[in-house]
Amino acid sequence: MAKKQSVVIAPKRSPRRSVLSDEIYEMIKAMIFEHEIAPGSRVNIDALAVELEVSQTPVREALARLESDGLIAKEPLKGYTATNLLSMEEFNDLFQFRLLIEPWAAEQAAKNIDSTGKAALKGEMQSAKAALKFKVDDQFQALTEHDARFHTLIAHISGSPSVATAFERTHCHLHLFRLYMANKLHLIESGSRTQFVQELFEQYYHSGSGQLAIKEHDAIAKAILDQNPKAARSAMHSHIGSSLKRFAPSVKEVNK
Amino acid sequence: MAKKQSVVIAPKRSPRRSVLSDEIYEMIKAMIFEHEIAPGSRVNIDALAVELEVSQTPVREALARLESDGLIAKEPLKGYTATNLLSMEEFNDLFQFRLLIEPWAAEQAAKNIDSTGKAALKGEMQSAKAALKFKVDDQFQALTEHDARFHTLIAHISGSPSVATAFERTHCHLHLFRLYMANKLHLIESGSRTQFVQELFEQYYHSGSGQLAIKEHDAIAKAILDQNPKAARSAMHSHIGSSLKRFAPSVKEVNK
DNA sequence: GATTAAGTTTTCCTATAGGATTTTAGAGAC
DNA sequence: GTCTCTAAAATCCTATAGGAAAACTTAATC
Repeated sequence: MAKKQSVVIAPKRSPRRSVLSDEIYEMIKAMIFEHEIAPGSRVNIDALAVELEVSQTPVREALARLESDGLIAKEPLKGYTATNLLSMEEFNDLFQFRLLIEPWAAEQAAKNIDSTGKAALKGEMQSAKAALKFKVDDQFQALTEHDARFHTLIAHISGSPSVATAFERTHCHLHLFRLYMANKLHLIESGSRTQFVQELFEQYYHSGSGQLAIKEHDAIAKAILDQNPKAARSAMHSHIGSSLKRFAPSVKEVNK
Repeated sequence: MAKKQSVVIAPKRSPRRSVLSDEIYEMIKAMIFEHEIAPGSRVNIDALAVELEVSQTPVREALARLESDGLIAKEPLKGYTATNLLSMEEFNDLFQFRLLIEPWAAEQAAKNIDSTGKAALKGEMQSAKAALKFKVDDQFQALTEHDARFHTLIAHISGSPSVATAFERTHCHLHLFRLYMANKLHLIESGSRTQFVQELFEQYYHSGSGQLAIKEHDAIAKAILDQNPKAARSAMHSHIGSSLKRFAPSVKEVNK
């Protein structure tokens, strides 16, 4: 994400140093992603600047953007705090939003897709099949990343920038992955929950939930490539529904 | 302008002092709103800091947030630029987005509204009626402000934070008002367009478009207060449709 | 033991200097 | 006259030190 203006002026001057604040933004986002910054914990600007070996200025800019992304919150004169994991209400609300946006996007994508869009969609489905070869943890991560790319791609193919950016700004895949990471960390640290979480992922892996998700993606992709709007809409709708069911146990566990 | 930390901490402690960067954020947004920062023009950090009588730090934070709001763009080593006025495509896309989001929000609002929501909605309709008493320019501004509050309110009453923030982040009323301001400035500065724009607003004023818009709002509010979801949805749908028609000439003129 | 007062820490903001990059201007070659 | 290359200016970005205000902690007094 955040492709920096591919400066094709490669020859001659290649330094093409991207702006530091953008890099810092991505770094901090990754830290939130991976629970290096734990949900709900304070984010100290000074400490962060020292850790990332930059000055405060780019850190401040990055945090300001992350705040308006809703990934961290700012309390005046107190500092920044990483947002908490999704509550059950927020989780349901997020999926309600997706049900409102994404089936429509899929429908429009089926109507408006062009040859470049088709190529991109086919390519993404290839990478999905590759992801299925991984094992448990790696598979989950690879599939989550594919999932994010897949849904974002469709939002863009829909031809509506407003809808695409509205979807991207929800950062729903980031929130979902944080839930997964929370469970994974529980698995490692807390013996008490081991059994449940172990069960959860074993179940996910062996039951072929991954394969199922890809199958659903396949159905969506096929409908879009066939330029069948109605089929695309309903395929997306049911996919989001089953995605909700797949994640709901994690949310329930985390919010216990 | 440039209120220095208002030391007016009159009663004991009113710790509700907001952070300077927040104030600057609002100030810059207002400057964009009112074309004090013209669409497409460069935004110089130094100059802005001097003008607002603060250092660069809060200006940078504000600009970072405004960028992620999509109100200004940042080119890596070139600086910030105020976004252009809506093109015809962007305008249509924005209204397509609204048609996707808002009728749903109105429907949900009718289902979920509670007593505080009802009070707020009634209050907003009161202020709308007051706005109708103003003349031409003032009326337009007052109505635009009411319009923004009205639609945002319904998005919140819908009970879906995701949808509400997604709607707010489009800043659609800000974009629409910028179009209006562009026309107004043309009216003042450029004799060539005077006739058209004069015509446009006279027509708006005398044709009672304002009254019509309020009438539509009234229908929406009534349906929501009656807790009639279907009626609320369709009232909102047709309101957005006619709103599009009201604004389309301005967009066409500006993009000439 | 509760309340007030002082000190400490944290956070936010300012100021300024200097490095990096783009843009603009100008001189020279064809 | 047009083009290319170099030099200077403007602009943006980063770094660092330090000060002001608020929040938090601790201590002293009643």
